[in-house]
Amino acid sequence: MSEDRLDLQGKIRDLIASRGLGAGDRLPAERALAVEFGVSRSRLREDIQQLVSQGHLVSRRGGGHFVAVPEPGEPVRAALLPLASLARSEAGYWHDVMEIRLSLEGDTAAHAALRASEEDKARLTKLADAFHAASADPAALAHADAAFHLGVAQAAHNVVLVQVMDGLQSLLEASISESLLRLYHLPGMIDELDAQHRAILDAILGGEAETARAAATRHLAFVTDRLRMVEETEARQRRAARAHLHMTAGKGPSA
Amino acid sequence: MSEDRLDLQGKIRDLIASRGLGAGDRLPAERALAVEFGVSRSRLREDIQQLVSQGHLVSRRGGGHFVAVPEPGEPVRAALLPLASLARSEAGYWHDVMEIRLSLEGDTAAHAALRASEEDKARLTKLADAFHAASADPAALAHADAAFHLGVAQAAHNVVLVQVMDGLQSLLEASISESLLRLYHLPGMIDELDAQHRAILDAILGGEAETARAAATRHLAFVTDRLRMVEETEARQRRAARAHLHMTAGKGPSA
DNA sequence: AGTAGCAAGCTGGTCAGACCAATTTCCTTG
DNA sequence: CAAGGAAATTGGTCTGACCAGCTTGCTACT
Repeated sequence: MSEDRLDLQGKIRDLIASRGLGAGDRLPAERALAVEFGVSRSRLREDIQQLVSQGHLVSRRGGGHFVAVPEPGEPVRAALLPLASLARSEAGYWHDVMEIRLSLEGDTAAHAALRASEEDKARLTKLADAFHAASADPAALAHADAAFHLGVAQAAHNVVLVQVMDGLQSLLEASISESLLRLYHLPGMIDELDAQHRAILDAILGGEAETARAAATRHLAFVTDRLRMVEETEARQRRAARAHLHMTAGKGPSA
Repeated sequence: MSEDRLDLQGKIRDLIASRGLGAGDRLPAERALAVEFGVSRSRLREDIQQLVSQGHLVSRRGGGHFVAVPEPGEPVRAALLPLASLARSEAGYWHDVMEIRLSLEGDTAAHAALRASEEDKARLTKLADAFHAASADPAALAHADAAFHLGVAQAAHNVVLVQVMDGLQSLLEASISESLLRLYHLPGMIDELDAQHRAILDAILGGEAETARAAATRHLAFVTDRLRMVEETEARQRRAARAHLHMTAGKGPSA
C-alpha cells in the first residue's frame, strides 16, 4: 500500500471541519497553511485551486480563501455540472437517456400540473412559444426543446430533478447531436413536436395531472421511436457507404 | 465584462482537439506548454491538476500527461462523482430524491426483469441476502440497501441509469443519515424491507416485469411514507426541545 | 470627539529557477 | 542483434521573489 501522496484536499476539509468553519468563513492564509501542512505554497495552491474549481471554496485576491456559500440546490448542480464537458463521446448514450426520461417525465409533468405557480405557467408558455418560433435553426430547436422540458421540471418544484434532467439533456446533446438534428428535418416533425409540447403545456396550465402525464409519456415515446428510426436510417446509409468503400479499397477500421 | 483571467483549461482542451489527440495520447511537456501559452509552469500546473482531478488527464511521473481513457460509462460516472463530497448539507433533499426514485425504480425493476442475465440474478440474490445479514449495524444496513437498489439498476442494463441512481443514493445518504438510520430502528422494519426486497428479487428472477414494477413501486412508496413519519416524529421532538429551551434561556437562533 | 483619508501590511496570483525521482531514449557493449 | 546502462526528458516539489488588490489602523483635518 504505497500512499505517500498525502491528501491535501482532505486535510483542508478536515481543518475546516475541526475549526468549525461554516459558509462564508475565511481560511488561514496560504502561507500559514503551507507551513501548517509542512508543504510548499505552490504545492498547496494546486490543491486549493481544485477545491475552488469544485465550488467548495471561493477566493478573493487580497482578501483570502473562503468557504463557499452553497445556494439552494447548488451542491446538486455542482455534482452534475461536469457533464457538460464530455462533448466528444460518440458512444450512443441517447438510448439509455431517453429510457430514463420516459420513466421520469410522465410523473414530472403530472407534478408540474399540480404544483406550477403562475410564474411557472407564464415561463412555460413562453418556452413553448420559443420552440415554435425557433423553427429555422436545428441547433436552436434542440436548445428550445431542452429548455421546455427543463421548464416542466422546474414547474414540478423538485430541485434535484431539475439538476438530473439538466445533466441528462447535456448528455443527450453530447451523444447524438447528429441524429437529433436530422430528427428535426423529418417532414412535419416540428409541427408535431410543437403540438405535443402544447398538449403537455395545456394540461399543466389546466392543472390536469393525469392528462399531463399521458401527454408527456406519449411525447417521449414518440421522440424515442423517431430517434430510433433516424438511427436505423443512418445505419443503413453507413452500411451502404461501407459496402461502397469495400469496392474501392481494402483498408480495415482504425479501432 | 472584465475577463482577463485566461481560460487555460479551455486552451488545453482546444489544443487536444486541434492536434487530434485521442484517449491515451501524450500531451506536450509542461515546460513546452507553458512557453506555448505564454505562462509560467506553476500557473499551468494548477490548471493541469484540475483537469487531472476531473479525470480528463492522467499523469505519469517522468512519463508525461496523457488524455484519460474513458471506460464505458466513465464520463457519466465522472459527472456524478462529486456528489459524494457534499457530506455536510443538512438541507432536506431526501424528499426530492425519493420522488425521483419513485418515478424511476418501477420501470427499472421491470426492465431488470426482462434483461437480467444469469450473473445479474446471482449478484442480485447475494445483495438481497447481504441486506438480510447486515441487520446489526444501521450504517451497514443503509449501505446494503443502496447496494441492492443499485444492483437492480445494473440488471436493467442502462449505463446512464446506474450512474444517476448512484448519485441519487449518495445524495440520499448525505442528506438524511440521521433520519434514515432511525428508520431502521422502527419495530419490524428490517424484516418488512427485506420481504419487499425479496418480492422485487423474485419477480426479477422470474422475469415477471409487471410484478417487479409493482413491487418496486410499492416498496419505494412504503419507504418514502415511513421516512416522512420519521421526519415528523423528529420535528415534533425538536419542537418540544425548543419549547423546553425557551423555558430556560432566551437566546435566538444563530442564523 | 469624530471622521475622512491615506499608508503600511497582509493576502492571493504569478513568475523564475532549481533540485529530485521516475521514465524514456539512445548509445554502448557483449 | 540483443541486453545493459548512461544521459536526456518529464512530472513533482521547493524556494524566493514581485505584483495587485484588500484590510487594518493610524494620522490629520473638521
